[in-house]
Amino acid sequence: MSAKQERQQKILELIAHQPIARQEELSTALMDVGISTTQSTLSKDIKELGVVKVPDGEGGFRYQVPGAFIGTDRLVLQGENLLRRELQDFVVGVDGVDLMLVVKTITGHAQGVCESIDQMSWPEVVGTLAGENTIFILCRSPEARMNLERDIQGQIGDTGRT
Amino acid sequence: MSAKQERQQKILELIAHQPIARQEELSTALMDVGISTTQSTLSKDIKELGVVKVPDGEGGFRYQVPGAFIGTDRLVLQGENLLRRELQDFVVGVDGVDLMLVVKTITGHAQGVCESIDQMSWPEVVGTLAGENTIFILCRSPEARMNLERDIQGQIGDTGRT
DNA sequence: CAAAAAATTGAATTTTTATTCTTGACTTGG
DNA sequence: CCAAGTCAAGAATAAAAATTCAATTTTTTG
Repeated sequence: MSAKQERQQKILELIAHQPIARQEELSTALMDVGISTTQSTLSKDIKELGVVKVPDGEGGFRYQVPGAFIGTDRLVLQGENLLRRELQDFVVGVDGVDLMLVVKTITGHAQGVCESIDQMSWPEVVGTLAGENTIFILCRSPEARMNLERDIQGQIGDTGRT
Repeated sequence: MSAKQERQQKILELIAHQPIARQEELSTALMDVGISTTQSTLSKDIKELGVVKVPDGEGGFRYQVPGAFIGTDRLVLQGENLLRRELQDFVVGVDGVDLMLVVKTITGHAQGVCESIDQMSWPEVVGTLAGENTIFILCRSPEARMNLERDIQGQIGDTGRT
């Protein structure tokens, strides 16, 4: 993995887990992880990744993970990007035991999110079933379930303790 | 409607229908519609509206209609903002005759979008029914249907001719 | 009504972000 | 192995956006 890729990967992780308002802040945060770079490089990364700066609840701003590709003349989400957006916007929580992963969404969206999960054809997944606001995912193994759970948890933002 | 509200309303319309990359451009576009204002005011409006500047397909940027409110520590969409996002992201087309409005979504999302439409409790709407990718909306009158159709059309971006 | 409080606005300014331009590293094909 | 080409990166700079502050308008309330 190239230095650039690693850095961009880390950028996505960082902004997903903590509010970062300026590129300089991001630079500092990266420094803490042992990645040293400049604002100009970050500006390019941010553009490339599609990361956006959104107005934050009180007063400030924060960078947010991307969610969209621009098509010909209107925004169309698909594949991973669609799923990421759905996870971010509609998923309320994840939990699971043994082979079963349970994803809770806001009402009416379980079907939609589930559809996207199906589309991904993840090897860990044996099958899925969605109601109105709950998705059951049967995984291939407890380990698979844990991995998936962790991944999804990461996408939907911090729920519990740091 | 206050001057501010009118202006902000127009801002949303403008950025929904044409690519606008800078606040100055927006200022110019507003001028064409008879609204005169400054960059500093636009900066405030943009922040207030939650409008974001996203990397555009080739090279540039463009402002995009908002979609989110920031809750305590994670993004939660609700009400109008949720619906707007859904219309933008999931709705593929709108059509209708007489009292019936038909909204097509990407697969699996009709239920979700429909739910949000119901939540709005629009006076024009008598009732709704959603399948996997289609929503039927029974309107109170042909005029009501046309209004609704136009509004939704506006939200999902240009489909046909200019 | 009038006075006080709150909100809105623009000019000027500061802060932040994007871009340009250059350098060096790495690839590739001859 | 060398030249030509591509890519990544930073320094400096240009451009854009956010904020501060003072002035004005609007709203509230006594």
